[in-house]
Amino acid sequence: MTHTVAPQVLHSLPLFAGLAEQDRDELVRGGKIRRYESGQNVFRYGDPIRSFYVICDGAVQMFRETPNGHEMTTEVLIAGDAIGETEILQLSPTHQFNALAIKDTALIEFPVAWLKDNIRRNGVLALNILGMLSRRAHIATVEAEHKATMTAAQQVSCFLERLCILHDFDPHGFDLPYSKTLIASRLGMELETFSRTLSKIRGHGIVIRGNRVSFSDIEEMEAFVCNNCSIVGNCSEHDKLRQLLLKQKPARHAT
Amino acid sequence: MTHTVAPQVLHSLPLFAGLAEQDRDELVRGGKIRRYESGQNVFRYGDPIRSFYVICDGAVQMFRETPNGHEMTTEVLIAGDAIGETEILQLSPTHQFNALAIKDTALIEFPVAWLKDNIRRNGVLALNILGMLSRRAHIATVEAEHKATMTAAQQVSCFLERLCILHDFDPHGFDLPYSKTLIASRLGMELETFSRTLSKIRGHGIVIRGNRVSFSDIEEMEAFVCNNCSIVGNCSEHDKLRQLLLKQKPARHAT
DNA sequence: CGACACTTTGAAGACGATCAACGCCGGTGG
DNA sequence: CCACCGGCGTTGATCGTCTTCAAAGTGTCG
Repeated sequence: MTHTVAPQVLHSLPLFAGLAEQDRDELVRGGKIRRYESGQNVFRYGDPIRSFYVICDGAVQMFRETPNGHEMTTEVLIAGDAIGETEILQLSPTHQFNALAIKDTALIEFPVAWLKDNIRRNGVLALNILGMLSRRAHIATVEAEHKATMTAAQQVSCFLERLCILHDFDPHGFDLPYSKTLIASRLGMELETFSRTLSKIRGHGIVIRGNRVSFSDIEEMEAFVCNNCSIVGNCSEHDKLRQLLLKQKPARHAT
Repeated sequence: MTHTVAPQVLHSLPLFAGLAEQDRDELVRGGKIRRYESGQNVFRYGDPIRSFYVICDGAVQMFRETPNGHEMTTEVLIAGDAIGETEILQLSPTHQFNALAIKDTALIEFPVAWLKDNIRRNGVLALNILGMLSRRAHIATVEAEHKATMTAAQQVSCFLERLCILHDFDPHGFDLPYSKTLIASRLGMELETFSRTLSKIRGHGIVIRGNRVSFSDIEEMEAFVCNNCSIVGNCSEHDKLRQLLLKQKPARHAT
């Protein structure tokens, strides 16, 4: 296992978008590459907040545990995502989440104080972080709303759609990138509910067998998911999905 | 109705915290004071995004409507809060929410492009916005979690607690600042559920009659609310509430 | 007084959580 | 090579909670 990460990976991080080459390189020099094996903790609930991280490769589960032993996943982060954006500028001196690598993962780590300094100095960096944060806030809001207005089946469909787009999978057929247990936890529902739901959405343009997902009828799916989603035209997910469907070669329906 | 806002109000806005006096004054000069009567829209879903606002006085409801006529309130903003932080840095050229003044309200309005310029130039301003945004993201995450793990009664209790602290009310007794209909919508539950819930939490240290709320037994309440909240020690709300209870004169129990 | 908005209460139904049992698979050890 | 185990997922039955529909109560303001 090497301790380097390909430069082009670093250079394409959203955090550094639009930065002059030399600024970017200087920032990169301020960070340290860290590697975690699947199952290792990046940090735990209650640990002091020292660093800000960006994922170069892999996936990290952010979660909390309730006193009654329940585990709630707030986020599954992948390459390009930042860890701790929401924490570094808050009062709390300790982490409010557990961060657990669920695949072999490479991060780049920056000291919090160093980062704040650079935000103050570098307006482009500030706007990049602002953009990432505002995107996260927006998503969180929409999901809270979905949880209040949608049935489990609609939430699952909506999630699968976004999953497909986010990971740039082929909508004709892709494998779930995480365990169903994790996805259920991410969606704030019980594994049993999730499992049952998968059969229910079959009649709405989504086919799931084992870990294999494929979207068979976007019209149907859209009608089903969006019928009480408030973000009317905006559910841009559907448009993107449509584009993906067209882009991919018609796929030789691997029956 | 005057079109000015007291300078000390402007100067104490979180947005301008920590800024040099002259920087702050220059920023204030870049904004325009706007006044809205209760019931007026600041903007509507689908309107083009042109401005960023900070509330100087009053209250603004942010909400969306689902195709089936359901109204979902994502936020009720008060003095010091910003409107549109989550939108100005996103791709969408149009507002994703309705913003409605629910009291007579004064805002200060800044053009988006102007604001971005200033963020780029002024590191302290950038950090202020970053802080506000990260706070919002954090709250959104926690609330999503609450919606998944708490009963309606716990959510209502938790909400009333935060309401009291946020508005700096006397925990021994205060009036709800908005209609129950609005609060229910804000909590993502039906008015009927909310109404019924109010009687249920009576046995847990919270007394409600009409619009009057008072916290009678913090220990009991804390035990009830937090028993499956994952933010174990952190529910700093309880500590703050305790402090408020001590600070206020023992209150002549206005029976 | 009457109109209207807001809230409460009741009864029925839908949905998800919970508890329990079972099937499936990969790994370990005899 | 087979037996056993543990992690993971499915399925079934039951229960509690929230929503929904319906009706009645409360308050304010003309």
